[in-house]
Amino acid sequence: MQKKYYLTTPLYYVNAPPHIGHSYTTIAADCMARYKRARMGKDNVHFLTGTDEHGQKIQKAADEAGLSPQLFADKVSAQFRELWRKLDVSYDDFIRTTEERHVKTVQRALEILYAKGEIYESQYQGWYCTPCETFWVESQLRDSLCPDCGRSVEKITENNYFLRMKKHQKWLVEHIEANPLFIRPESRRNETLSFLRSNELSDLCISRPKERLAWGIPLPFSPAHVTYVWFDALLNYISAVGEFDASGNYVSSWWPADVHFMAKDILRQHAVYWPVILHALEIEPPRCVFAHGWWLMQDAKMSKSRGNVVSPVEVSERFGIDAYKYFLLRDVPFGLDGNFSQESIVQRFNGDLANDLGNLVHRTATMLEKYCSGRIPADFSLAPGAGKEIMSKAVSLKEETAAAMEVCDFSTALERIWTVIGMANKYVEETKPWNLSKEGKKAEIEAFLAVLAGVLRSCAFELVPFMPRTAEAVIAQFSCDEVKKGQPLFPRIEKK
RNA sequence: CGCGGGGUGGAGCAGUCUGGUAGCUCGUCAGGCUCAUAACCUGAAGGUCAGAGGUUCAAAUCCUCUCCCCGCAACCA
Repeated sequence: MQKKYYLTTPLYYVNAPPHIGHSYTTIAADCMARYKRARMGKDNVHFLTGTDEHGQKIQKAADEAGLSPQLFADKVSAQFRELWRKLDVSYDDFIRTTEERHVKTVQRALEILYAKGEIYESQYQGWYCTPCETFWVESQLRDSLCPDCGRSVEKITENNYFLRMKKHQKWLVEHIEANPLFIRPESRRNETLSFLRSNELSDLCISRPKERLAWGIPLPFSPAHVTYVWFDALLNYISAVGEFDASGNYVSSWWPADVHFMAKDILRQHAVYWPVILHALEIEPPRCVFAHGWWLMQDAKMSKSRGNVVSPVEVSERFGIDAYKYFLLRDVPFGLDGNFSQESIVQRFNGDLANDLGNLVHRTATMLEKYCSGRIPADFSLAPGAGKEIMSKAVSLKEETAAAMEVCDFSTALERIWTVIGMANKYVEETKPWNLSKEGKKAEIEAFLAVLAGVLRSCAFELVPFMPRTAEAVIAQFSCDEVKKGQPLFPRIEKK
C-alpha cells in the first residue's frame, strides 16, 4: 500500500488572468487531493500548484502593461492565488518559477546535464521578425512572412544550447509500453506512442540569447543565455519538493509524482520532454500524466480573440462554488471535451443538486422535525421495505467511489453517489411515511428515518472531496441532536 | 491508401471485445403522491443503431466497401 501521494497542476503561465480551463484542472486536482487526504492522512498528500513566469510572452505582456516583468508576474500570480482562495482550493504549496528555490534547482540541473554531455552547444537557424522580436521556424511562416505581423523576416543563426532527446527516445517508448497507466487517458497514450514511433525526436533548444530575451533564468555555463521557458517550468515539479545533493543526486521525500494533471494541449511537454529531462538527470519519471479535455464554448475553443472566455469567478459567484465544482466534475467524463454553457449548468443545478440531493435533504429534515421532534433515530432494524438494502448500498458506496477515483474518473464517482440518492428518494415514495404516521406506526417511521439519515451521511461523506462546503453542512445537519429543516441547500433556478 | 477515435429516439451518451427482447440522463406527454424546492414516484410516446453489401437460424455488435465528423502527425497557407 502506497504511503504518500504527490500530485500537481501545471504551473499556469501568467501572461493572462485565469480562465475556466485553469480552474478545471485545479478543481480536479483539489478534489483528488482531498480524496487522498481522507484515505491516506493529511500529511501524506502533497498538492502542488503555482505560476510559470519567465519567457518572451511575459516580457511582452509586461511591456504592454508598462510594468517590469517581475511586477507584472507578481500581479497576475496573485490573481491565481486569489482565485484558488475563493474556490477553496487546498493546495499544500504554491511555487513561482521566479523563486530562489526554483532558480537554484534549474541551474543545478543545467550544470549536471551540461557536465554529463546531455546538453551541448550548437547553432540554431531560424527566421527572425525584428519588429515582433519573435523567432519562427520555417513551417510557421506565412508566405515566407511573419505569421503575426506579415512583415518580412530575416534568416539568422545563433549560438544556443540543446538537450539531447534522440538518445532517450527508445527508453521513452519502452517505458510507455511497459506502463499502460503512465499516459492517460488511453487515447492520448496511443497518440503519443504513434508520434514517437513515427518521428525521430529532434534535440530540444533549451536556451535563448540574452540580447533577444533577458527575462529568464541565466545558464550557469553561458552568461549570454537564459533558459527556455518550458525547460525552466517543467522542473518546478522537482524543485518544489527536493534538491540535488553535492554529487548531483536528486533527493526528495515526495518524488516521483503520482499524477500530473493538465489539459491536452500541453501533453507533449509532459509526456515527452519532461520524462526525457528526468531520464537525462537519472531521476524517476512521474507515475502518471493525465491530460484532460477542453471546455468548449458553442463547440469552439475558448480564446480571447473569439471573445468567448468565461470568468470562473463570475460563474462560481452566480451558482455557488460547490455547484460550479460539481458541474465541472460531473457533466463530462474526465479526459473528454465538454460544452460549457449557462443552460447546462442550470440543468445540472436544478436536476441533480436542487431536485435530487437538495430536496432529499430537505424532505428528510422536515420529516425528522415533524415525526421525531428533530431527534435522529439510530436503529433501522425495523426499517420497512427496501430500507436495509439501501443501507447496505450506501455502505458499499465507499468502495464504488474508490474504484472510480483510482482512475481519476470523477464523473462516475459522482454518478454512483447519485444512484444512492435516487434510491433514497424512491424509498420515500414507496414507504409513504405520511400513511405510517396516520396509522400510528411510530417504530417503522423511526427506522425509516434512521435509514434516510444514514444514507445521507454516507453520501455526504463521499461528497466531501467534490463539494466540501455542502457535504460538511449535510453531515453536520444529520449528526446534530435536534435537526431543523432549514433553508433549501440549492434553491431551484427558475427559467428567465 | 499516414495513425487513431467516432456517427445509436429531440439533446448528450452506454451497449460493439464475448452476435440473440436497443439501455441511461435530460427534454416532451399522461398519471400518482403530498414529507419536500411546481420538487418526488410511476407510465407513455419517440430509434430503418450513418449508408450499401456479406457471414449467420439470428447483426448496433463479425467481415468488406462508401460517406461524414473529430483528434494526433504531416503538408500547405
